[in-house]
Amino acid sequence: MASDRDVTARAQIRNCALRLFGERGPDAVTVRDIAACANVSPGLVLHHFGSKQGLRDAVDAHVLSMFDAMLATAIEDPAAFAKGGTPQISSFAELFASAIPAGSPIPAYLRRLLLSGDPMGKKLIQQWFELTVTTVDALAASGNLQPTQDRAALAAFLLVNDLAMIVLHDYVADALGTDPLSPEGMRRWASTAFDVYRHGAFTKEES
Amino acid sequence: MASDRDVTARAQIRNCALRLFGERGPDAVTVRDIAACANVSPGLVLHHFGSKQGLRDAVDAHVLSMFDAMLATAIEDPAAFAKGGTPQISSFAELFASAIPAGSPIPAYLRRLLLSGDPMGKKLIQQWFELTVTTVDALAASGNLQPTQDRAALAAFLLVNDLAMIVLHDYVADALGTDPLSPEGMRRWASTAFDVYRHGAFTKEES
DNA sequence: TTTCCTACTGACCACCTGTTCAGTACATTG
DNA sequence: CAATGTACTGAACAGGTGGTCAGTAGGAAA
Repeated sequence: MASDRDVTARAQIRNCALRLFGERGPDAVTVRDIAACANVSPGLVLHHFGSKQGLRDAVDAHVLSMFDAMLATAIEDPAAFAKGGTPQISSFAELFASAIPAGSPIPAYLRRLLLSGDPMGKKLIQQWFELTVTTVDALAASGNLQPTQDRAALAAFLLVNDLAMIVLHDYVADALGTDPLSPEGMRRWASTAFDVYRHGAFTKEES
Repeated sequence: MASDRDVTARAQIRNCALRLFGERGPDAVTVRDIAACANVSPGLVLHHFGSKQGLRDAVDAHVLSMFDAMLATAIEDPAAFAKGGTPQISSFAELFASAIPAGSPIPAYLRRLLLSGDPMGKKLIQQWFELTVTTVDALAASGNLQPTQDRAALAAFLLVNDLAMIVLHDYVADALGTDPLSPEGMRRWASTAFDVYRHGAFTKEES
């Protein structure tokens, strides 16, 4: 209904809003900014979306549907998700990186969404958390998990670590000199993470 | 010069601004909001800080000095930082939790700072990253580190994981039902993290 | 053609914003 | 005492904001 190839003015307004909201935050973007970006009059923005809030809601819904589509792949085959060996997708971050094309405004928008404390962000994370718990339980059932008393905390730990890489993406890129969402950067990051998740990072020391 | 016990109108304005900026973001807070919170007239805010931007700068400087003081403890004894055994401080997050009192506006402010892409946040993270690299190197020198080719990536991974808990604090609290910055919550979180960092999370599976 | 509907424009309005400024209260200094 | 300076107020102002609205253009239906 509203694909990326949608070139109607309405879709262009929504895409511009998505990008600008992600870059500067919704409060710092005016209706006139969005209209200028989409080469339409400010009035048309309100005509199509009723209000600025209506536009925000529409952008939210659009992003949400993208994430739903992204997760649908993982959910339909939960066993392959986060499994060992040489998996295509071994973490949430990798799933994210594989689903979002380079230069996409989605990561920046997600960053703002989580920052703003928007209820939609809460729902999103809750959904992802449940998926992670399911995955951890599956790993435990197949004997591929280290003995752990607190699976919920482990799931939260794993999920939050992946989300952090996305949310703090720019800082990671600065520190490492590699974009961790690019194929090479993701290989480096996933390799490090997987090393830690399999063997740990520290050795035992005499107590 | 500007301690927490400072009850001058100037300090109250700064403290109110710190809290409100952290809660809603600087753009969503008006000078009148801050003045009302501090029980002063809007004019006084500008009288003391010149402009809203001047107030933002003052708040930034105040927060920065707090972090400097926090890190001074860790830097003066880097060996104790992130060391094994039964340490008081075994992670950046724990250092953070121990230095920031409950109900402090600092975590929320840090969250905004990091996610807003402010240059000050970049400088802060760079500083913390260097400290983490130093710590990782120290661990490697003392033989307490698993063999790793990519120490920079490991340092970034560890730092980002700790920051994630702070930045995504509210979501973690929701998922776990425990505030991960409270003493009990931190114990739970640190226990999970330390388990993973010592033994890993997943077991090897046949290739 | 006439009618209608939808996309679209641009001028306009009420409101809120950061900021200015003349003026007050009051303690300190000469 | 007068004078000086500082903390402080509240009314005002200019600019920008989201939102409204009368009106235009143009295609489809009658």
